[in-house]
Amino acid sequence: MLDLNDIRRDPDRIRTALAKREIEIDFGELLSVDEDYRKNQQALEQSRAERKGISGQISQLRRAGESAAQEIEQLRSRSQAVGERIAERESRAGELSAARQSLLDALPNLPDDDVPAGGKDANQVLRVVGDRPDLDAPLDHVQLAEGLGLVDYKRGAKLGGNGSWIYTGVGAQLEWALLNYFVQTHLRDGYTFVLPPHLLTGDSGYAAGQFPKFAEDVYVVEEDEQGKPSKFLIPTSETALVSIHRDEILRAEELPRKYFAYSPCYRKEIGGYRTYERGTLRGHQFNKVEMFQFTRPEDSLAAHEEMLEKAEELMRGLGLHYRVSLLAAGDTSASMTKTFDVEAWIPSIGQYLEVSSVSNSRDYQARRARIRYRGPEGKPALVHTLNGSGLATSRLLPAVLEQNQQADGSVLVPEVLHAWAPARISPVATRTGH
RNA sequence: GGAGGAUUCGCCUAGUGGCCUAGGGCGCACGAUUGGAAAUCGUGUUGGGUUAACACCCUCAGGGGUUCAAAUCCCCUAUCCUCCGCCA
Repeated sequence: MLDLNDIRRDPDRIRTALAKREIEIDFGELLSVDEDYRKNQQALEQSRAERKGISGQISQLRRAGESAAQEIEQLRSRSQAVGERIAERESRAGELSAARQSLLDALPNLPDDDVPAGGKDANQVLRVVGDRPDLDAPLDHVQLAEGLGLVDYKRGAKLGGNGSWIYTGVGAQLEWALLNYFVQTHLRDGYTFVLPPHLLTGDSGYAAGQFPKFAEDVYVVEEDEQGKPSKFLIPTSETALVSIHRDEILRAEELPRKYFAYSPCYRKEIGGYRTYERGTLRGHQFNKVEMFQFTRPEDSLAAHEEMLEKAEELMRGLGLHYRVSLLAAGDTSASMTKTFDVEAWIPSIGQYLEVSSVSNSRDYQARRARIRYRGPEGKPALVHTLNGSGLATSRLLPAVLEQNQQADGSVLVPEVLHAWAPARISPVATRTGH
């Protein structure tokens, strides 16, 4: 949520910033609703003060004794009339504040100054790291995973339908090894390990920015009487992590708070599949380790760089060829001011695919979730929140398999995973001989 | 799923319709005292909103109701605790 005061003070500045996302916003309605709300609020508060005064007088007269009975009766009916006016203004206040809130909820975050304007096409590649593996006739990850007996796509679809798969044997080991590697690295860096609930409440969805705008992207398993989501399946650990400190005032000394979480991520992906996104590149459920920080406002830019570097370190540790992009404003998710994508090279499709997205929300999520800290003057001030995948494994496994495949059909497993997986995986048919 | 109980400031608690403008303790901050500290004493200490300001309004888990007036009475919901049932 944006700061309403900023919009009141300088709507043109906000409008210009949002234009970079290629959306045109007119604040006319918002500002006029806001003005009505405040006028009504003043009248309402005045009436409340009046009633309070009358009630106080009644209280005093009652103590004085029976003699004042008639006077009390007069005051009582006066107060009753005021009460009716209060009720009217309260219901008006409710309507106006709901209208104002829903206009405010629809506004995305302001892109940072250094974020390029425009849509996906305006994304900037910042750097390309490592060498493209030199492969003669590369197999794609589906052929590799099936040939090596790592993933069972057919039976996966039988169990969970389209967009589901089963990791089997060494495949499951490898997937878990990636997770272990990430966990180990984040623990080393002093991040706190979190395993969140997979069923989240509507409040958590609102705080992270899922609701009300992106409700159709997630699996809602329970709705309240108004048909609003009350329980939904975690679409990313970020949604859970934001809400850890929802409605809290943190002490300045305990910032930054650094967390990481593992959870499966459940997504409807209603956009549908692109034909090249076969195998485990896109599904309704995938594994991800997510990094998250709550920082003081002045520290969030440095924290953003730190988390990007951590994501890249994981990629380098795996020996993968990847690139880093700065997303254009239109491609940056609504809650974020700036996002870096780390994209792994997938040889079979000749493209780089996102395996990590590292974003700074600044105070946008914190304002929705009312996450504050004791600022310099001891007054509560909003924290900044940042999140970044570290990393999404289900999409990484294809990169690992394809980039490390050998001429004999085997795959060399990166050394950092050897504690939990074999160093080389050979095709099922030939494995019996060794 | 059933039956009871609970939810008041960072923590513990007082409070059964109007001197509650919510009291006390702990903790915390500042000050006094001290060579310095402990102890002691004093002062302050929930958030939020409207307003140029003075000031006012809201906030006792959340929502609704009764009343001139609600932390207090009634209803609904959430969460936690205890017991019963079921269960990995």
